[in-house]
Amino acid sequence: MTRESNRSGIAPPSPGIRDVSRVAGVSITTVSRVLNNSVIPSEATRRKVLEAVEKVGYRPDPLFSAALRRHRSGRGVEPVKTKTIGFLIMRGLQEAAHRRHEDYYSRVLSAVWNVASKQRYHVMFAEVDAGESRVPDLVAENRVDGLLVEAELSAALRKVLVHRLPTVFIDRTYADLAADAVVTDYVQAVTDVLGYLWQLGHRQIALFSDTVDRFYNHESLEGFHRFYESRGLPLLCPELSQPQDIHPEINDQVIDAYLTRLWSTKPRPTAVVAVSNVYAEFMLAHLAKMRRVVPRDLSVASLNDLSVTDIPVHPALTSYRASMDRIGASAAELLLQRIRDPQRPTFRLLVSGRMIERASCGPPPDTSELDLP
Amino acid sequence: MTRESNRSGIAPPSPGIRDVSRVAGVSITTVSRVLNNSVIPSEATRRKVLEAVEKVGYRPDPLFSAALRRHRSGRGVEPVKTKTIGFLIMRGLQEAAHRRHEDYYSRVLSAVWNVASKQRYHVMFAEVDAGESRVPDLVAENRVDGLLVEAELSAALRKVLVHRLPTVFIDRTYADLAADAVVTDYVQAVTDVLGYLWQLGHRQIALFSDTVDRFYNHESLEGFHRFYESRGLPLLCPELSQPQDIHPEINDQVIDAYLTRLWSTKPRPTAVVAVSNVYAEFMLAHLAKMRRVVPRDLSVASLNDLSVTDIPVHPALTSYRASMDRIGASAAELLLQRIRDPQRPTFRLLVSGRMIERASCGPPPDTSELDLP
DNA sequence: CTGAAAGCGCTTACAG
DNA sequence: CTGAAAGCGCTTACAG
Repeated sequence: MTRESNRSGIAPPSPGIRDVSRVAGVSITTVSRVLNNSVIPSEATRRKVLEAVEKVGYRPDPLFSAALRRHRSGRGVEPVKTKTIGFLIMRGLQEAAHRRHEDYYSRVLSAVWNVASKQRYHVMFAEVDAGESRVPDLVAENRVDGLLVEAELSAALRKVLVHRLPTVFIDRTYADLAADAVVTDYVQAVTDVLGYLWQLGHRQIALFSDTVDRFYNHESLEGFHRFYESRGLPLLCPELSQPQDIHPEINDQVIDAYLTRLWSTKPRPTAVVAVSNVYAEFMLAHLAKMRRVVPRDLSVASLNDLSVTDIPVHPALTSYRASMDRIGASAAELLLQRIRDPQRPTFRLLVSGRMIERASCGPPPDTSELDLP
Repeated sequence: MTRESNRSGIAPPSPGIRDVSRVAGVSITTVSRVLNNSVIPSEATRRKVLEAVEKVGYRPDPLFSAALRRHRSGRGVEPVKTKTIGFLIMRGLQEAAHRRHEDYYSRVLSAVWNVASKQRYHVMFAEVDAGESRVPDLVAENRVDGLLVEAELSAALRKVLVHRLPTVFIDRTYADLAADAVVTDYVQAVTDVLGYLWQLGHRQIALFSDTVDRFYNHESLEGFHRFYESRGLPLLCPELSQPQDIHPEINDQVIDAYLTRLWSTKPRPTAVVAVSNVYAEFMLAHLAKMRRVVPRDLSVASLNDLSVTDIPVHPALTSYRASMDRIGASAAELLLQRIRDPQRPTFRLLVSGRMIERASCGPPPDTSELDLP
């Protein structure tokens, strides 16, 4: 049926646009146009072509099309795509996950695949190092139409990527970059976790956030304040809920000082909520050193269940976990939308999840010690 | 520097083979040849070209090359590739992993990426349904040079894929198919698990395998017999270590009958090793119903830690787990080798792992009951 | 060993 | 609205 009809039986040549044009009785130009909607063809022609496509089982060779359009597309005409999106994951994040036998990153990827494949997109997978500044191969080689980024790239690279390709960031947003993002809903997270602690009897609760200009700090603080306001209560220990000046190198000292301060506050908080698991885990380690028993002496919770430290955690941390399936699916949707319409305004999509009750929270230590309002 | 030199500042056209040829002072034909090794060029030319490539920062457009070569490659000349491999994972397997928060499949993928990216290969990810018989899009569209298959495809599809593309199967081999495979070393697995049980004091150990013509049955049986032979002992309860006629629909009855038989055997086995976690988990469920306590009354172990059932497992199963990193890395190596040399003989690579000691094994119940040789 | 030329499958000015 | 023709970047017979 196609060209020379295969005598060998090996690698049957797939039908080309030429086969379609022959069967449809139109020029290959017309076939191409029907398939790409560049010029609107007559309804009759369109039908003829589509029928022929069906009949010969034609699938355009996306590699050729993509390569061609990339170089020749004039303004106005939307360039054809590789029909592939890239999923960039940070090596550190993922190795940490593996160390802990965590599956979240494969869940995100799986959700991405489900959405992408339904729209006949392919998914390319790549790992990048934290702080990466080189353009990843799949971008340099124009292999993808868009990018899902679950990695902390260098500021320069971020800018290059966003400029060059539709890009959706997962679990991170950047004030200086107009790009889509899918992030955990930290307002929801802090609200749920505080509600849980409240119900256990806690009234004096501190929020441990940091001074980095990241959405999770702002949002959890906002949720924190809202929570207390909605209950008509003043913040009981506002200085302990101020963002802390902390970076990886000084985690130890800052947490140490913080807990010492906490313990000398009167009335002292009976629970601490840390914006990230990393901080919460450092706290558990320090509390163990201080011979404090969690949750008997202090309840500890975290707003982000994604752990990246090597610290052995005991007791298991009660925390909030965004739905990985929804994060992956939403990110993919957002990206495919943007590929279709690069002009649409950027979105930031908040995904909520659920609290995971583990062992690090319990009733407050001693009700008599508390200044109940 | 390239063509019209970009006035717009947007989307700087990347240098082409033409730029390289101009800088090197050779024809584009020669550049192409140096880059693809199709005809061996003179050392001087080669150097000139390579320098020019470096200088202009040329990267061949892999989409074009791949598409071209696919259709024109004559015999003898190795066709250029998309420089992409596909990773096919079975949806069921992966959903089961997610249900259990298992990370093994992301580990395999990660290892695949590490190997592939070092050789500048891309990785495409796709999920397929169990028993899938449609050619996956990434193959139909010629997006990949080779395939890693961690999925149970229909026999027909398997054949098509192996015929069409270099393919490496992960954790499965097929007698009727000359294809590379990376599988768990079941001889090693059974040897390690038996050694562990032996050391706990068990002498009467039964192996639960099935009659399906799969390598894991043959190998674990072989390892099992070797183990007893090497200790100069006869098999003590050979009928219980015969492959069992079992399929998913009758799991319940067969396991039930098996355990009843086991319990009436004299001297009765004090430990059972199941070739798969599925069987072992069914056993735990049945033993619970029979009011038998594991491991007090019977020790249970499994040779494959990858679980796909929904059965709540108690106590946690002691089992053998192949190294996912090594499986992924080896599979990728094997695939890239085969892409380079499609003629090389097929390999079956056995990957060992380690025993994971959990709670389902303990000392044998009552030493006086045992007929120690 | 090297180059000029044809051509891969497809898209897109250009001219009806 | 449609087609003949040029051309995308590259590879590969073909002819030196």
